[in-house]
Amino acid sequence: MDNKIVDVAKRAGVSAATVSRVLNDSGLVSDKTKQKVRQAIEELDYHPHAAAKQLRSQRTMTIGVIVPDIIVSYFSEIIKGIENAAYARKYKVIICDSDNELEKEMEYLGLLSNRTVDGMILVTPFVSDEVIKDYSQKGYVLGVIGREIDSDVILSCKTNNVQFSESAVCHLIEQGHKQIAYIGGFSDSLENYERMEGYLKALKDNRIPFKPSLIDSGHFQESGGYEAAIRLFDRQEPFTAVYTANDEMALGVYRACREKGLRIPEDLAVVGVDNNRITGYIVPTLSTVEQPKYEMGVCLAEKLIDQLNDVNESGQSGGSKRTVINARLIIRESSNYQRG
Amino acid sequence: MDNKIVDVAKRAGVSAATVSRVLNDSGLVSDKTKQKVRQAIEELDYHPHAAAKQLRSQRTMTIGVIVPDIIVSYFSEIIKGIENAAYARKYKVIICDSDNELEKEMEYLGLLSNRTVDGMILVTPFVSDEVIKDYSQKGYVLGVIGREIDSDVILSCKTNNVQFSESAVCHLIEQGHKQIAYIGGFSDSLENYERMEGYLKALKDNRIPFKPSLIDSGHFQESGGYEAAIRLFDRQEPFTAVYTANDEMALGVYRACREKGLRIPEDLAVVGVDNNRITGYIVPTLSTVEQPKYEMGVCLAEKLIDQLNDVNESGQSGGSKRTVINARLIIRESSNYQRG
DNA sequence: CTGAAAGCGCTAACAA
DNA sequence: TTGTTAGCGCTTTCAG
Repeated sequence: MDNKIVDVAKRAGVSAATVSRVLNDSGLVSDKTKQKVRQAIEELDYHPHAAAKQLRSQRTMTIGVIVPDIIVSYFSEIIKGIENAAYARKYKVIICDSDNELEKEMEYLGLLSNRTVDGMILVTPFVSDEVIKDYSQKGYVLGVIGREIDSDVILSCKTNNVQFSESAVCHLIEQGHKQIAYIGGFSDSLENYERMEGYLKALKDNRIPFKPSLIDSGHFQESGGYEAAIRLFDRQEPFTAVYTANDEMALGVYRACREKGLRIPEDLAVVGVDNNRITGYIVPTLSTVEQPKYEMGVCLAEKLIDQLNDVNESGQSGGSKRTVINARLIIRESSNYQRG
Repeated sequence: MDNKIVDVAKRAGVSAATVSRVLNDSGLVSDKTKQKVRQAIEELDYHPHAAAKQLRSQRTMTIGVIVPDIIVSYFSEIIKGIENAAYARKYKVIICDSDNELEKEMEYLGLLSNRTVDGMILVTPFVSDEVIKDYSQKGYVLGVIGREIDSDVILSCKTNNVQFSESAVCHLIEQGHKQIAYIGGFSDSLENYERMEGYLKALKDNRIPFKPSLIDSGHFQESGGYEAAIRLFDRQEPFTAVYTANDEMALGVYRACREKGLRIPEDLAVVGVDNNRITGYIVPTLSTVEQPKYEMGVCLAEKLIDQLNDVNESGQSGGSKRTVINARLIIRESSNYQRG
């Protein structure tokens, strides 16, 4: 198993260069020698040494993906999309679970600097836009999912947060709700910002006064959603519905309701975002916004790999850098209760 | 950013070898030169080229993990454990989602042959014991989770399937059930075999006759569990409880019950295995067996990396190759209904 | 169509 | 304590 290319060459009675040509389908090789080489490879059970190839060719055929928590299905579905798209193009994927820590994200970004990966996909991490732009300016190929960077080279894929949030909240209003709370994620994230904007728009369109005391945030996590709900309950301001910026936080709201003895949707209607796998199984099923997670992963991985290849060939890559996909509202039991 | 070790060497006024020594804390270097070198590295923003290092040292500091489907939380939690343990030891993890296809698993195994990874962890894949043993005999370092291989070098980590299955079924019997169905996974998998063994033991202990028509299988997937449940319902043999070899299939049973208008647990009690995240959220909450998924991932990753290092040093590695962790039954609503 | 030779960037003997 | 030298295994000009 420890054969090198020269061993194959000897056995086939050719030079290493020729074996390499056969291996990579590069250059002209006669069918006859091709045959001989292939047979030798077979007989010796030869496998090209990845590191040597990488060192010589200066590419690793590997991309990295940084996510805050691989267990959350929003992220694992994105990863699956990336992985499948990469596999189809012979690329490997290194997963980087940052455990919601900025420090780990920064460290994983280092995989670009030491050329462990050819490119990196960031999924809503803590790393700032500036850091991402810095890496991009150093020549590294980057893509982000769920955010957008002010740059001509950084790839991005996101959904129409403002619009779907507006329609989610409008849906609640149509159900008769007038006091609607909003539980957001990280206050400086684009997703949070845009989802809140949609929430505000819906209120405005329907001439419903905005009440700051109905706004809270829960850093996109279950526990955060739970805590935010408890805080909201403790305030004087009554509300009959809540729009949470993702499903994880909605799960936290469910837990808070269970504790407080509130029924969903009779006492409180809930709408989340992501259509995480759990939301179709819980009772009541959660109204949510279907984010095409798998597709976003595929989309960005394909663009990233295209860019990796374009850069090596023509120096310019075609296709738009930014993709916005439309997400659609899924109405389920948690918000389906007409009130007077 | 494209500095090499010699650039650092020049700037620091030393040789490349010295820089290498500083970088790897190997060999003796005076504090003074260390300082100079560190400064030069800093100033040049130098990062060692991973591929060159790998080629020279013949190790990649990377391990691979093959799973059938990263979206299923059983697997993503294992991966998280692996990833965290690897991160702590400066190892990277390449994820290999086989999409439940043997062919993909085989292809991913090739990452060992071409030295893309130093070792590989297989989580209940389709690859046969023989193939795994073959790779092991070629000198590759391997570990498996959820199965056990007849080998002195292959690492493994699993839970006490027979015992916990026995207690799960005994629990159902204590609840008054006498006709208990079993929905297994792949019939040739160790997990399936042992869980069925536990099921049989529980029946035997309680002098409950075994009925083959109450046995079915659903390849560990939701859809399979659903189909198995439908087949069981269609048979003449009545049953009031079902033990499914994992939670995914239990979810399928839930779906089948919903369709058939059967109530859980009143009409049918259900117990699953894995304690997947969903099981605590669905209604009724699912009784299941807590598998220490994260811990299994950590355990195997640590042993694998230890072995990787031992092999390079002493040629022999300590510690036992096989780990069996005790899993415990979690009784929830789906089986909590005393019958007369 | 094929071979020889150079070198990707690093580390590890061996000298000094 | 430090430098010199020789590769790790592959690809890719450049000749032939």
